[in-house]
Amino acid sequence: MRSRGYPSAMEAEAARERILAAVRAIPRGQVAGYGEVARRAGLPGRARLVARVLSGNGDPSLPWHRVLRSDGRIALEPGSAGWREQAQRLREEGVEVVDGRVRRPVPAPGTRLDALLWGPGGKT
DNA sequence: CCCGTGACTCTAC
DNA sequence: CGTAGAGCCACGG
Repeated sequence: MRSRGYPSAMEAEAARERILAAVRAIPRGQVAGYGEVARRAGLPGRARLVARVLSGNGDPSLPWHRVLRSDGRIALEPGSAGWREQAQRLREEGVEVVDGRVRRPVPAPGTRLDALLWGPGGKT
């Protein structure tokens, strides 16, 4: 089976768990991009899968709000309930959010150690 | 099996 | 800093 390199349901489940673990590993007051989470979960290039997992998580204890787009922008539809909730949750953690986007430049795939500055907008 | 859809990302203009 | 296009992966109809 796997004629197309198709992931078994078991593998998909494992991948999902790793993604959730990577999200839970994001420290309070800090944020990470979908691609970043995917890579930390050992699933490079699966940013979209991360989004899919988060969309159907259902775990209130999961810090899904710490996951943003590569631009530092909230992925959800601007103005939507989820969008507002994410922004509010981030602010509660001390993350500066302006117009639905985090006040910290984008790490970008080509950046250097600057990516590590993706921490709380405290001091750098 | 083909096709459309999506909490994505990158490059170009 | 804005939009547009192409690439990408997983999934439901």
